[in-house]
Amino acid sequence: MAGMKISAAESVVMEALWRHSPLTSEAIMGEVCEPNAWTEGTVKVLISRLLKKKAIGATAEGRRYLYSPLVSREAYVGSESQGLLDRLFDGRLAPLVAHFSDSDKLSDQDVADLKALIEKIGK
Amino acid sequence: MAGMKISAAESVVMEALWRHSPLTSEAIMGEVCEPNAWTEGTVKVLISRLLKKKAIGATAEGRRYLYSPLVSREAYVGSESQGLLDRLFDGRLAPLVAHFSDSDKLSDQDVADLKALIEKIGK
DNA sequence: TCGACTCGTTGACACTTGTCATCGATGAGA
DNA sequence: TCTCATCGATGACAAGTGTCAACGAGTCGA
Repeated sequence: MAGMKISAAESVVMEALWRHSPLTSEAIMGEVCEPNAWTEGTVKVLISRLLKKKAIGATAEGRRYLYSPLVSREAYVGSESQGLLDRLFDGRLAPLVAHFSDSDKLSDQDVADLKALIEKIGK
Repeated sequence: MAGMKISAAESVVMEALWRHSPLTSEAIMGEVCEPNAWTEGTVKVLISRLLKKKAIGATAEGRRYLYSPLVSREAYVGSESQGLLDRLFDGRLAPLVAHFSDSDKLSDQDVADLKALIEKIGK
């Protein structure tokens, strides 16, 4: 039960709730329908699937519900990132960074950010 | 058609071919069956789905086939990594590294590797 | 009170994925 | 040549996903 996976479409709803919560379903739809060309029906199903997965919770407010994340973005981002690292880079971070540098995907800003970050970590 | 996705199970077969190719289906099975508790039938289907997706190619060798990757590991790793970065870190690398450092997932070795790497990039 | 609207629940459907067994052709040994 | 083993192709099935419409219960204005 620990491995309840949040799918791609579901994660769009999660992002809306991580940005701001709690939200009504109406508010969620306001944030995700247009950008994704989804109808209300689609979002309703995503919400109920997330409820079933215990990724979000609901509290009654009048005759509707207010939804909030039960899974933190930190936890989600952490497991996704760790998963990628484990699958593709032997669990280590440096090879991932090397990959981006090798393929010229790093802007000067990125390099500066990384440099500052490493300095801070190395302390 | 450019977005033909390689699934998790399929990527296990790809990894075998990236390690060494070309390989017969027998050799592929030798590499992936036991570690994943897969039967031959499972691997056969993974191979034919990868063929249909044009992720691998086959050349006849006698009455069997020799399979080779048509998609490079570099390209695969690149799109997977970029996808994660875009979805979760606004496309930037530093926040990802910061995430790992914030959650104490970096070993001394990792930090040293990163330091050396950044130094080299910064030139 | 009655009808209209709203919101969540359900059913539905096509497609992908993971998993495995069976079929049919073909080549090799007896 | 006849039979058997082998290999790839195909069929199958449950679960998950993306997508949407229809239903049913409750509520609010008239």
